[in-house]
Amino acid sequence: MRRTEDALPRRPATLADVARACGVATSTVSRALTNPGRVNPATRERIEKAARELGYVPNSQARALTSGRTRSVAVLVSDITNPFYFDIIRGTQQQLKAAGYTQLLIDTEESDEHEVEMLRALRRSYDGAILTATRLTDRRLTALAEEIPLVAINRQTKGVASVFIDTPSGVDQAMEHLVSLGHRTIAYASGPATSWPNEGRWRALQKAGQRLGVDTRMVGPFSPNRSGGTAAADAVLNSGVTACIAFNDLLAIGMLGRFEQRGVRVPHDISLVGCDDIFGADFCNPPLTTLTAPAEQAARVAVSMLVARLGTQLPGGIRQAATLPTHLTVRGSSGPAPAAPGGNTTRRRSAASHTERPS
Amino acid sequence: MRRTEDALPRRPATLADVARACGVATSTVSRALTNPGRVNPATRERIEKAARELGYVPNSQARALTSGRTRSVAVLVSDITNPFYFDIIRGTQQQLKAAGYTQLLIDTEESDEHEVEMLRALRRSYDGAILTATRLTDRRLTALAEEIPLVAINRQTKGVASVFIDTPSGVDQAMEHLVSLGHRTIAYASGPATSWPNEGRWRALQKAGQRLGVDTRMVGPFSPNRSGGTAAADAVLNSGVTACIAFNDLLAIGMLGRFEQRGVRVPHDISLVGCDDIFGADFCNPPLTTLTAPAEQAARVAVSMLVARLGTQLPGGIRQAATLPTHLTVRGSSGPAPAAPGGNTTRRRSAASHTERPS
DNA sequence: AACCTTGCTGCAAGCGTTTGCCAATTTTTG
DNA sequence: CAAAAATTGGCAAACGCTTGCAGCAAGGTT
Repeated sequence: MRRTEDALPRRPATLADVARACGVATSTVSRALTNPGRVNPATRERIEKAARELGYVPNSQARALTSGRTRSVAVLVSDITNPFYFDIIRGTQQQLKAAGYTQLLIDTEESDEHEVEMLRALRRSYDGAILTATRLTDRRLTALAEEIPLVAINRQTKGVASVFIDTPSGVDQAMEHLVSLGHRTIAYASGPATSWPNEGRWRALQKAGQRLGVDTRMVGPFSPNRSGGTAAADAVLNSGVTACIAFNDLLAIGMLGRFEQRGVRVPHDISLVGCDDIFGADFCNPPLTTLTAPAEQAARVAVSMLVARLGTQLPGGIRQAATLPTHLTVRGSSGPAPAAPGGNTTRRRSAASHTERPS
Repeated sequence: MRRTEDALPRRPATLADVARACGVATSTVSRALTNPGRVNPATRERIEKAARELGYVPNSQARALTSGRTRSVAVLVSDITNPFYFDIIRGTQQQLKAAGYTQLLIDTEESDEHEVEMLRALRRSYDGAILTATRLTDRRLTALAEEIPLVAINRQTKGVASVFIDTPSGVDQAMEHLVSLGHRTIAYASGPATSWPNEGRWRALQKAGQRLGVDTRMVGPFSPNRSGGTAAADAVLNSGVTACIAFNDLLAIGMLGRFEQRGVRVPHDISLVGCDDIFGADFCNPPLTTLTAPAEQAARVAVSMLVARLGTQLPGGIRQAATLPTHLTVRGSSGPAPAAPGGNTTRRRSAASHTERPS
């Protein structure tokens, strides 16, 4: 049995070939292969055998032409470069594959124009789309959702199915963590102004600050990558805070690099908390305290929602929304606030126990 | 001009719609839009205008059905999880987009069966494929290359276009580097036995060892990820070498973690060199000395080769091969060999002293 | 025994493009 | 100015599949 090693015939087998081999009509073959119930079990068996022997593979183009369904899903990311999306892509890939779909990966390069443009150009090539970090306005997004079955990740808009990673409530935890460490002025290193989650995080931070009675301020916006982090580090240092929550880990890791460069010790001189818990957050130096986002899971849920919708053929019918919790993962980049009037020496020691770094 | 915001007509415009609007035949419209030379400039202009106004978007399925060309390319990776591929994917994505192609991303999960299976199942959905880290035997790969236009990355096989990242010669540099630091016994932490580059790296390491008159040995194979690194670290420690070159950075980063866990100081007690220079290699602790591989560039080159071939319609005609150099990037994980001619008691001692961990 | 379900299969009409071929028209040439 | 050549545009046949409709046996019902 070395089927897969056999040379394929020059012209791949078609439905008609299989039909001819069995002495039935192409329509029967079609039904036998896709609509099991509609055909006599015996005939079906015969057809399946012939199809197998001929190495028949359905032509998805032709199938899509009539049925309108392509069994593939577009996944849009705003920047392939960002490791956050690695987890997303992994999640969508696996879940889509499990559901028998193919993934069309599209990089929108942080541009809303690109987003709709690509979505339109390939409209016939996918059945539905998953938008991660869409830059569209609510209006355009809603309009799009009426045309195209889609699920947004990290974007809640009326009428659009979504999976929301609840970082804002994680920010709450992070703030409490920092405050309990003695920090009294905390900065938020902002990501792109057009980013929807960015806004939510900043608002959550402000509110938590108010509730806990500590000073908050925003620096930025910065582009959400490591070089943005360099700028952010300088700005944060300049702002005189003792702790900072960064829009995402990539930014935070960039900041870490700059801090080291400038001789600022983390967490001794300043504490830093990231968002997302991307690849690398656990082994950078110091390991990053961060809000762990279940990105892969979010991706899977998004796919499930989309696939469910595609299956039932209800165009805009099912309007779902899922929320996934984040949790604070404390690692080495957050510690007691530098000794200040209040006096927090005791706390500093105890906190230091899980921070121990050989150096 | 708010074209993109307009609601689309219920049924997307087709060639026939455009033809009707201009009072010409669909064939003329088709030619005007795809085969510029074949049609009167005036007519063409008229057609283009109408197409624009109707928001005509060619149906790629229908187009693929007749023309056989899909303008999309399959990119196979063996494990989406591996950051090495992030650079590859980024490279292919960008270059494909520039060439007007769409990327079909496929994870083969390190299995050759999956590889051919997916390639067959989607055969009509892509024009050509880029194989990164194929697990196929030479025979099967060659056979496949006759059926399907493809370019392999990091795999040289007769009759198959390829882009080769010359890590072996980089291994040479790494060996010289280590030897110059005083290391005399050097281990290779092996990746998967079926991995082609793995073999090349090990061979290069052996040869360099011979040339430089130092002891070499292989430990492994390990699965090329961080948990594999844990096992690798233990094995390497056990082998009594003072330096190690790892199959890839992911493995190396895993080793780093284990070393820290066991209180082994890098590079004081042992030197470690990785391969690839993935995201994270520069900010792990200590930063990893590694062989920087131009992965993104390799991906771009591969795409260029493939697209060139697809363009000229010469099925298996152009057999190209490109080689890209790697270079050693020295960072913090490699240093002088521990001072200990025969035994390595110092290392053992220091290791032991650190093994006890607060829990 | 005539009639009606029910289940299975075939026929044929698309789906939206591309493309070979031919007809009509224009341009070039002798 | 006629004939040949070149240009332009249309017709219609694929491409491989899905699906509504109809035909045709069986088996079940009065």
